[in-house]
Amino acid sequence: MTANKENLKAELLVKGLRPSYQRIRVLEFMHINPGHPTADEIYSALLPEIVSLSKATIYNTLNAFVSAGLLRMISMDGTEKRYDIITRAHGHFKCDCCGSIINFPFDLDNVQVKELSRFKINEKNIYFNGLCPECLKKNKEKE
Amino acid sequence: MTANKENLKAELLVKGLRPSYQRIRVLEFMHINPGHPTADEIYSALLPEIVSLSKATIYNTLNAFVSAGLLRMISMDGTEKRYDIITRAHGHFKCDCCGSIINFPFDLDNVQVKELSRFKINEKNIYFNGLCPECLKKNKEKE
DNA sequence: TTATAATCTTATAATCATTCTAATATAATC
DNA sequence: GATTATATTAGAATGATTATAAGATTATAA
Repeated sequence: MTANKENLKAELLVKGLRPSYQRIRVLEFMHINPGHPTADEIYSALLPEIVSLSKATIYNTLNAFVSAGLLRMISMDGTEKRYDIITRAHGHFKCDCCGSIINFPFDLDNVQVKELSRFKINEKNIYFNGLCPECLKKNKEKE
Repeated sequence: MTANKENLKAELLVKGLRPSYQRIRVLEFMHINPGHPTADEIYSALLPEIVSLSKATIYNTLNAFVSAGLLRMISMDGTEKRYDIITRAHGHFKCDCCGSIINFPFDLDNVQVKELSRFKINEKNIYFNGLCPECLKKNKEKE
């Protein structure tokens, strides 16, 4: 476990971020948690263990992590920001019914758009939405 | 012009929307305006000509249009919703510097993801961000 | 038409995610 | 260890969007 904390600390230092306890715990949470949590969800999950935790810290931390390239912010429906550890290339699917967000493999790195040749592309996102298999099934059962 | 208004009216009726004066004007604005306006920008543009206009009407109208499939909502940075007339397949690029949103041709209709074969896909979006040629130029001049 | 029901618009209040502010605490540097 | 820079915290402020309820408009049908 100590080794893991040391890895997290190193991960922060490499990006020029001070390895505060709060930042280490947020980064750890993002590594462990497979979902795409909101700031509030991260706050609620960590508050029982870090009683002094402030929501402003979560927002500050997430913004710092996105700027540093540790996380990606995704905003699919415009009502809330969600965060995602940057790993291998993937897109995001959001179910219109249950709201769950699911990764799918998609290699945007090799997507080139000739009309944007004079642009500097920093990030690429691909978002789908519709109905997940579970909700599709439920809807059919109702009919 | 009358013919155009009739077309707009027909466009609404086809989608099962009552062709109120406000809705016709919003739809007209979206057809004429090549950008990706926010609700507030549409409101400000129409207010001088429709003095009784309420911002709630703009929100109601935009939500109704999105539900009906007349518009697409795009949310790239999670701070605001922007709207786009649904036409031919294209992606969106947002400049991190000046904030402008630019369409680029990209045919998502033919993109199939085998991992999502059991999902029902309603909509597909592709978002890039980075620096547009103008901002790239300005940044280089500063150095 | 005219009555009736359904829907839309409007103004205002309410909500909720996020950011700002200023004081305090922690970490890095000398 | 003292100093400086940066983080955390609590609470207030912001700002986009939604909810509410009353009044206006549109559709339906006698």
